[in-house]
Amino acid sequence: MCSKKDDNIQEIVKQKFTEYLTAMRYRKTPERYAILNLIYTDPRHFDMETLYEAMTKSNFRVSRATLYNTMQLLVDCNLVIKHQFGKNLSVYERAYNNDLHHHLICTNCHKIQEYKGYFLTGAIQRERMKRFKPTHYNLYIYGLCNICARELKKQQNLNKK
Amino acid sequence: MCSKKDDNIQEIVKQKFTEYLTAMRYRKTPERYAILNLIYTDPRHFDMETLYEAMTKSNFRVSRATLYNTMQLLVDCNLVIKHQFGKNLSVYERAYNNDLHHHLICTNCHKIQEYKGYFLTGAIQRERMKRFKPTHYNLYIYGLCNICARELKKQQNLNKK
DNA sequence: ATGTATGCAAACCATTTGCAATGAC
DNA sequence: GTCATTGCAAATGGTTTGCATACAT
Repeated sequence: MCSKKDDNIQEIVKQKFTEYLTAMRYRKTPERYAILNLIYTDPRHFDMETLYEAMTKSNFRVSRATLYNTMQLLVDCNLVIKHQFGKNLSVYERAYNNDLHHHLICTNCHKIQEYKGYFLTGAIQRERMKRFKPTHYNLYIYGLCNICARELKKQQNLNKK
Repeated sequence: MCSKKDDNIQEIVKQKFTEYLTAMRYRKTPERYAILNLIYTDPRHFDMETLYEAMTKSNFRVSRATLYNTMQLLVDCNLVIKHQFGKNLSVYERAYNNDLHHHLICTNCHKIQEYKGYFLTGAIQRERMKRFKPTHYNLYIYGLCNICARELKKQQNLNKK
């Protein structure tokens, strides 16, 4: 499942993490690298529970406390993006070498789709802000997915009768 | 503090809320209108605790359960936007007639600034998605505010020595 | 050796839920 | 009168914290 290119990414992010830990004088523990490694093996969005179970199944079990601690570090050094799409549940995804995409969130069924709008991406990246050094951004577009839009239209028609 | 224009907005959102409640066959309780009214009196971002205290101080005390219930309705009918900037605390703001703005979030001190990028706003609104009917969107730009950027640069220079 | 990081379990706290009482329809 | 909505208090559940132990430096 891991191509040569993916292996390279594993190495690159490991190195970036090392640089960060060194710069901040944090310790380079095997737990931290094991977590980073697992995250960059699976490309999907994930939440804490999923990650915790995946770590447990792998040969490297870590406590929830360590997971939260490490995720904070990874977010701080821009290797992981943390989303909160409502529901008080954090959803994470890789930040490095992740194809740029936005998120379409259905306000009715709460399903999340990824959306690649290259024109939009360019526009955002070209934007220059005073007094702020942007590193990354999240664009959440709320609305109705085609299924819910159809469903609600049907309902409204019934109400009119 | 409320200009004539603001009074108009109060009326308009009240009417929009009424339409929604009617369409959904929900009841038009005084609690719900009192909450909407307070939200459209104060233009700032706010969280539940702030709103709860503000309601308590006003002549209309409501329970937390009712607040949460009503906020959900207001979000559903696009009169209120719910943000989650991390920290497991929802932050709300008016949606109707609110000047379009994005949010700059400092990943170091977590301070939030508003940012108006008209070019960007236009680009997002012109975007057309297949199989999705967008109603509104949030653009969160993460990075370093000028204060933190300076601070961290100073720190890095010290580490190099 | 020193003190940071881990694991565990308890604490925290925003939000949700269950249920009796209220009041919109 | 009926049943959705409210208020209250207890429950929920993701996240954080305190502390003893382990281990990176």
